[in-house]
Amino acid sequence: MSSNTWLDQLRENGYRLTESRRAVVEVVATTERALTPVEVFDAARSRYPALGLVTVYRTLEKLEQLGLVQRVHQENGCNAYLTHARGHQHLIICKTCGRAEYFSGDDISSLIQRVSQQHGFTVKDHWLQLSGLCPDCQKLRDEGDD
Amino acid sequence: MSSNTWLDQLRENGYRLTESRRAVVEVVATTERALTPVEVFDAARSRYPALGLVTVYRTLEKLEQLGLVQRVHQENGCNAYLTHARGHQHLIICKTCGRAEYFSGDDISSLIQRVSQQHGFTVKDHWLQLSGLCPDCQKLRDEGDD
DNA sequence: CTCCATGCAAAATATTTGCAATTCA
DNA sequence: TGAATTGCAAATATTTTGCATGGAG
Repeated sequence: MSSNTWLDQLRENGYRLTESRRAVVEVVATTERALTPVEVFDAARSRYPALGLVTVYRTLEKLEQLGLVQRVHQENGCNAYLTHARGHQHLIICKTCGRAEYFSGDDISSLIQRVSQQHGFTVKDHWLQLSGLCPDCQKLRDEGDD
Repeated sequence: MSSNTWLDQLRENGYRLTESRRAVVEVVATTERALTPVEVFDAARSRYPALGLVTVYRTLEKLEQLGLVQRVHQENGCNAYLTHARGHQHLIICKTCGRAEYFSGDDISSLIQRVSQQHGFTVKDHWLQLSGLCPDCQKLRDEGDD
């Protein structure tokens, strides 16, 4: 969907548009869950078989610098990448299928203010992530295991 | 400080108290910032030079299972371990020196409820972490760099 | 004395770097 | 054409495993 926007962003920042980059961008931009470099590699090779894993790493690095993807930290590790939300948003991730969605409008400013005062810290950033079951996985669970 | 409690916990769970484990426990239990396995290794070797890095990994694994330490996820990675707070608490970490403190009393239940309804997710866990400058590092910054 | 635990070495992973060949602009 | 980019291979970095020895209980 937003693949073209991403490609524009790359071009505008002086990067060349190669088949490798197109393949990586298409995979990450159209997947709604966080993917590890190897997962991106596997998925993108079906579109461009000559792709190398190294290029996936390098492309993800650039996309992260441009703010198009972000690293997602989970219990299993923190090496998965996901489309970055526009503006200040937070993540909710499904524990079963990994599906991720963003939400905004966090009203935790009062909490931050309280903690700042109590601990004497100057708070610069905050990071909030929810996890649970997405609608589909709830349904599967309710209907019993298949 | 709580080193002894930790050692008790280990013993009560059927683990033997060895010099290696004492050294690792003492380092992690008395450090107020998150440490990587290698950092623990280096610090603990000054107390017990025969220590091996592998044992650090294995000990941290057990401490994590017992809920005595927790992994801390930061921008640089998620392989640092910190004393686990009792009960449900959240972290605030200093961006400069890495010092970490826990805070509790998060009143984000209304937020969680709202997001649950809007996205249809059943929220099971949440993870909130603040970062900024601790009092000491603010002071240093205010007084100019030394 | 009996196992659990250790440390070494080596294996298995994960990520980064050097470099000649390729390809976009 | 010229410089950016690629993919391979190899170098690092990180974590795990196999196994003989050592030490706690």
